[in-house]
Amino acid sequence: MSDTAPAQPSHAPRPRRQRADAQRNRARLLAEADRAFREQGTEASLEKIARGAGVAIGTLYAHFPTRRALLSALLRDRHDALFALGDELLAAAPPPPAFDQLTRWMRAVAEHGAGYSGLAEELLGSHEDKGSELHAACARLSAAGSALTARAHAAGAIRPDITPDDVFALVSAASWLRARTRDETRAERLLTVLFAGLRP
Amino acid sequence: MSDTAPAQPSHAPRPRRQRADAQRNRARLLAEADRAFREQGTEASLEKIARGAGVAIGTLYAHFPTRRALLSALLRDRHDALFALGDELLAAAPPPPAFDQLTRWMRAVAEHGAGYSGLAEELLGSHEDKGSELHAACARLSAAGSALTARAHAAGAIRPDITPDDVFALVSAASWLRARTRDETRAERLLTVLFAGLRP
DNA sequence: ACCTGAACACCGTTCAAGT
DNA sequence: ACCTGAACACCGTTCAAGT
Repeated sequence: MSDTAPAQPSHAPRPRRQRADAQRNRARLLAEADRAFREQGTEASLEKIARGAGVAIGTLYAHFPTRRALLSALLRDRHDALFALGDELLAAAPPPPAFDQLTRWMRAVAEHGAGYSGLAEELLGSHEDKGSELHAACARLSAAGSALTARAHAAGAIRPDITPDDVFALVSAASWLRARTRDETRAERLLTVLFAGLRP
Repeated sequence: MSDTAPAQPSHAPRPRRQRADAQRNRARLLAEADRAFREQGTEASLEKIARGAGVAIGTLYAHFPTRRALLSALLRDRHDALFALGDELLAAAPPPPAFDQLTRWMRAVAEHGAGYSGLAEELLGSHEDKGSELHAACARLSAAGSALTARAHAAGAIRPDITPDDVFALVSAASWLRARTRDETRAERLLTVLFAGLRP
């Protein structure tokens, strides 16, 4: 996972000043939610998260009106890192082979989507649902994927019938599978197989 | 989906005689569960299923002590059909090309696993968990897949590093994706891509 | 400006009482 | 032999009352 500084975070920036206690509560909620989501997936109990963060359930809802809003806040930095990686890949000169570029991108997004069980589902769903808090992030991930897919097509590196949405769907499936494969060697092999099928 | 008669159902047969009302309740519960699982996935509310079947919640639990037991009963016939397909493919003479045979099997299992959202997860999990009510079925599906994988290896039709567990995992991922792809043409293309990656 | 926690609706699961 | 539904524990979500 790249730790390059996000090129241009480009989200609506969050309100600048909060009371100190509010800021602390928010941070605690995020930390506890990350723990819970990693251990139990994105459907983890919100009440337990609030309890674990030492606040009342109403405080959780005050900060994050929906489960997706909480998830979205949690993913913000990681999405920024992915956007930066996308920019980097697209700007690279001389460009590496188009197939490698595309699969490097797909691999990075797949690893991201495997971070919490349930996340792959959320990303694939939010990609199609314009109303989702995660839609903007998915659209931007998808845009980078589209550009890399177009390059791969131009180089004749992938099957001509593959669409950018296919690529997004495959990455989601890869995320789902990656999240459920404990053996790292096997996970690696499975991703390779998944992506190899894109070849003409 | 093949409608060949199951070769040898081989499950422990369910108790022969039930009171007429019990038999009717069981059938109603299964029908209602199928409806609910198809519409809301395998996590659908059991209380609603009982209500929809016109029985009290205790009756549902009396017939099916766990959610998995209910799911397992629901899948029994479809699993028998798949076992029969496996036997058929393995017995075919002259055998069709090993790769086609394997992917025909994978496709059939993937379609099956896409029947309910949440089922792919259940199958992959039960494959590893010997205590699951679904383990026996998964093991038998996996055995057929193993035999077809071995044939494909013997013919040099797939990458040498692929294991039977890899095949099961890929089928699960295919199921997951298939269940979330409404466009049939696209679903077809995605399965083709997923399976094409097995080639050497 | 933010936090608390009671209140409501809903569900999973068990089990004593019925027929 | 089977069914019922109350009982308990738990969770999501809202909102009036507090500081």
